Amino acid sequence: MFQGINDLNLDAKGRMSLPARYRDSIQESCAGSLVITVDVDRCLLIYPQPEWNVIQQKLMQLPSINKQVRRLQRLLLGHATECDVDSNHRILLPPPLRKFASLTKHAVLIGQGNKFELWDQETWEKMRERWIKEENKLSDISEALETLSI
Amino acid sequence: MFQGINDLNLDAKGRMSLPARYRDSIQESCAGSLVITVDVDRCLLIYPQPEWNVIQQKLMQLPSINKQVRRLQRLLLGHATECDVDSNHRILLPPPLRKFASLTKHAVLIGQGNKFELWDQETWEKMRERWIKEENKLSDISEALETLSI
DNA sequence: TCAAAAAGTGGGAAATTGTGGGAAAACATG
DNA sequence: CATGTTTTCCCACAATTTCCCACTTTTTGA
Repeated sequence: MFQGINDLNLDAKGRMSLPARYRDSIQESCAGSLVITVDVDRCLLIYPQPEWNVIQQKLMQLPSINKQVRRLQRLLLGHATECDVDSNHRILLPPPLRKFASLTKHAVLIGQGNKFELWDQETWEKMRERWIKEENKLSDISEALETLSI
Repeated sequence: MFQGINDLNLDAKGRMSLPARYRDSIQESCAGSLVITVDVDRCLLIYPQPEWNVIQQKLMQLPSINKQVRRLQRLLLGHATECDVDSNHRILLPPPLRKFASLTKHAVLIGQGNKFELWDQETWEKMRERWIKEENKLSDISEALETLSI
């Protein structure tokens, strides 16, 4: 179960050092084998391989003649790239994924339960502001949240 | 099981070098014998021969009196071309297929489970932008995706 | 407060991969 | 059948990637 927010830097080769506090749990859950893909909000999703396999199975069982399904398969499956943690606890982010999420140097890694999200820092801060504003404007709550108590 | 995105270049002869990470699995699944055909979204589909045979069977069993079926058969069966991987891990893309997908130099290869999709880079990026926008606008989700959690 | 350990960072060399092009073979044409 | 053109196959070089070492900075604990 991953949670928490981490500011971090990519180096000139596009490598990202994994925060120390997740290392043991990543090692345990996937022996350093991660799968990175994209999200429609323009961040990257980082799954331990076994977690990703579940999602992959679900995606591939869907009928690919359906346009919306096809789109999702192209985005998620189409970008999913296996990345192994190296001997210095780093992962190399593939150039096409880095480009997609506008990742250059300053980044934010967010624990999200079974996965991480990786954002370009500037993008993250803008989006967070926007969500907060919108949340405060909304008068009615979506059905899915009606019974939530936090 | 193919997944992931790869930026690549076609050379002046229309050859495409297969990304190293797929080589073993291609060798294993079809001994370098691939079948390329077209997709209605103006990209090419690349199947390992045995995978293609399954699709071909399915297509041929459909009732060809149906117009939509007939159209699909003409597109898929009609363009299907066998291409072998050469000693340098490249495949030569037949000129008519290259032309169909507007492939010149910069291309994108996308793993899609049992097959690959090959896109002209510019086309791919435009389409991806469009899909993301639509994905963010959609308020209602198709039934097939309702229970999907990623 | 200081020393030791851990974490973060940079970079170089070897190995792998990508690319261009030329020679031989196959094909087409007059 | 001879000649010119296209296609195939293979070699060699260029570029990239991977792997690993070493240094700097930060954290930990006595």
